[in-house]
Amino acid sequence: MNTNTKDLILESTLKLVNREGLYHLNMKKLAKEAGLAIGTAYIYFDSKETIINELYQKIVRESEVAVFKNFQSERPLKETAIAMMRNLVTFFVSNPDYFNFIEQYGFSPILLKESKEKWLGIIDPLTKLIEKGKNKSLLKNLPTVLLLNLAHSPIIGMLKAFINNQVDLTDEWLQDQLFEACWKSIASENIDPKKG
Amino acid sequence: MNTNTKDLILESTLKLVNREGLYHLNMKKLAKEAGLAIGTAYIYFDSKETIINELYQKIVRESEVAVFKNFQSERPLKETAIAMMRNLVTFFVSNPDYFNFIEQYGFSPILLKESKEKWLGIIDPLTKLIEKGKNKSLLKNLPTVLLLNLAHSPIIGMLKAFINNQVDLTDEWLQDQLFEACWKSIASENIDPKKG
Amino acid sequence: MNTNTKDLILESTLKLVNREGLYHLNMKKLAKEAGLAIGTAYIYFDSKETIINELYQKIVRESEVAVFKNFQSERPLKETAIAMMRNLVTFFVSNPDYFNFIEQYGFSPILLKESKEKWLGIIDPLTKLIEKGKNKSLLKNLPTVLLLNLAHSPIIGMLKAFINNQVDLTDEWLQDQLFEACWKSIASENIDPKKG
Amino acid sequence: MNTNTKDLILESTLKLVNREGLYHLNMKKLAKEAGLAIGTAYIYFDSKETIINELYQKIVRESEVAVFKNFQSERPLKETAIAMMRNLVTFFVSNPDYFNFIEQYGFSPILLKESKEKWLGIIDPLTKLIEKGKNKSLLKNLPTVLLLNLAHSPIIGMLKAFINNQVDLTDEWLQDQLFEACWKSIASENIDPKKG
DNA sequence: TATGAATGAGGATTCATTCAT
DNA sequence: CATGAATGAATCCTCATTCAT
Repeated sequence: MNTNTKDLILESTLKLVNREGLYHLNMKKLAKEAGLAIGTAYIYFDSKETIINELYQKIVRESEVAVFKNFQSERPLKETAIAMMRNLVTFFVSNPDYFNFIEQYGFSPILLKESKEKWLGIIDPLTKLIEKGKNKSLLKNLPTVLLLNLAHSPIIGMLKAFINNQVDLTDEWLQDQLFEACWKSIASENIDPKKG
Repeated sequence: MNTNTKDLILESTLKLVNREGLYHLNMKKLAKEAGLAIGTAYIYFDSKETIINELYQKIVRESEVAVFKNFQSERPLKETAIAMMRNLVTFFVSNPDYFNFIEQYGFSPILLKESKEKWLGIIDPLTKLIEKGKNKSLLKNLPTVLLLNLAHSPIIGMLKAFINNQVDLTDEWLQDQLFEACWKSIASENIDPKKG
Repeated sequence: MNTNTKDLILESTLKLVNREGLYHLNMKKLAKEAGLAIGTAYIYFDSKETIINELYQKIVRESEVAVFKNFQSERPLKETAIAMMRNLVTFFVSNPDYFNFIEQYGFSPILLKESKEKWLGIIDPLTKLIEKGKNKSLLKNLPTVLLLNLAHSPIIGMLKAFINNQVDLTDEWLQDQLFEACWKSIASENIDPKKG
Repeated sequence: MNTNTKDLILESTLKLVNREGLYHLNMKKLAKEAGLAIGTAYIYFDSKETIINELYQKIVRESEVAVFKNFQSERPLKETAIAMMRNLVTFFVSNPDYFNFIEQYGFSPILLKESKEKWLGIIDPLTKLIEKGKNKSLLKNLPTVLLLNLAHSPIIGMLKAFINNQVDLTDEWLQDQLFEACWKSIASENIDPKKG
């Protein structure tokens, strides 16, 4: 399955972080999980920190690709927004360990100052989309941070509930309700509901 | 300020976790911050873990008291809900270190299995409130988890943005917009907007 | 004998370096030699390197004091020079482990760039003394480095032979011959031999 | 330049030890410097230690050849002695990396007990020469070790100063002064200075 | 109660050496 | 012969906890 040792190490890290938590990750466990000697990890990575950071970057990269899949800016804003939401949920529902890792990484001691805000690569284009929507009066005239949170936080909250086995987010009807609710909470109210 | 040593230790813990992060908390720093010897902490607490857990419980207790302050179940649901939201925001905007601590605690190695979900004491009554509202058709007929997240997650998201200095959540107008939006996203649509 | 743990650690380091060599010094051995736990050394020193450096500085400080004991610049140069030589030899013959440590330290990886030349604190005033002697034509008109080496290197060489048990440098007659020879090799030849 | 891999490895070792120090020599660096794989070194040598020891022996062998070049025991002692000194200096001034290696080797963890005294191959014949000179009253009636050091140590000291860029020992006048001084410090004083 | 020196298990990292290709 | 990925013992250092004073 693994084409090379470097990927094997990253995959073992992901498994271990999901099973025992980032805090409990240590090189001995990692080596055992990967079926390697401790020293082997240091052939491919400079340090434990590097492993975690590379894994994070890999996950963020893949997440971004997934979220912006089939992105077409000329489509109606609602369609675009909901497509992105769906992409996000679909991706993390299929890869719950990615979601969990990102969450844990956000509170790991590695960052602290650099990227206090996770999801950066996703949040940034979203912010631009929202500002464009506000200019066209398609969205409520509220501060961008607020709109961003109204559209985004419930989805993150539902994903957390999903990885904690509190809800079945594979349910497409539930997803649709979620997306629709998120969209409605940011969409301008005088828009013709028939057109959306 | 402190009448007893136990509180002094808990307060010093809170300060340090906010300044340097839960990960970097150690007993030497804690003793120094409190102006005590390391051994003294062990007179009042069994372990470092106990300190953190007791602090967490203290914070949750205070948060709950604050959120349910002036709680009157006989008032209209919207009033009650928004009052709780306001209480929550007011409390954590005044005590950002409490919010930050709870966030960090959620990913600390202490839990992992026990209390995966933070905010427990607050979430539980909220869930009951929501279910009551659904029964009375005051709220949308959606799964409770979804309603909970729609009402709750944007507020948490905004509080995170606040402690990261990305938004001024002391602004009352902004708070009102936030609460109104959260309420609207869960409120039944056929309710007379004049009555709320 | 040891008034405090810090000195105990430094003394144990010295013993171990002399017995097994600086290269083979490790924290486990050091702790065992001192009768302490490994962690204890880190209460008093930041790192293994710090221990070695502090010991070096302590030794150099003591050596300098010993070499310049009873130093009186108004005495004839020969007397001064030979007194210093005697102080040096007396000190290191009584403290052969100090000599050995300094020798090893000079090739340890800790330096490399900083103080390639050991004995700095001793060499510097010596250089000045030599230059003064040259100005007064008491010494041969040769480059200072050469005079320095002629006066100094045989003594170092004899000390090395002594710590390798190749010669008994406690023998005062031998010391006198050494000092006289070193002095003669740098002293101006037209000086009245009766006056020295 | 290299006809065989074994020499290539020894030469690369020498370069690295001079550039970074014996302490920092490791097989990975050595392989890279030689343009070989790590494993290749183990085809030609049993261990890292073997490489260092073989290099040392090679250097000592070459040094001896150089020092005893044109050695003719029937010539006057002074001529012989100064010729050897000159050979020594000429050789190490042309091959400062050899000198540096020998110095570092003397404090490496490889020896410790075996060959505490470096320069063995050179020192031994020198000792015999000195004893012969003493018997013929050409040299001072002093212990051999002392004579050896008087004649030898300043030269070593000057070579050290040379590799530390503190003196230009390629200067032939300086060399002559050095040799003359070393000779004078061991030569019997009643020898007719005109004959040497 | 209060102290803080001492403990030592545990964790990250290095590197000489091996061996399958 | 040549390769270089893999190994794992050895090393430095940290830190929660204890205990004699």
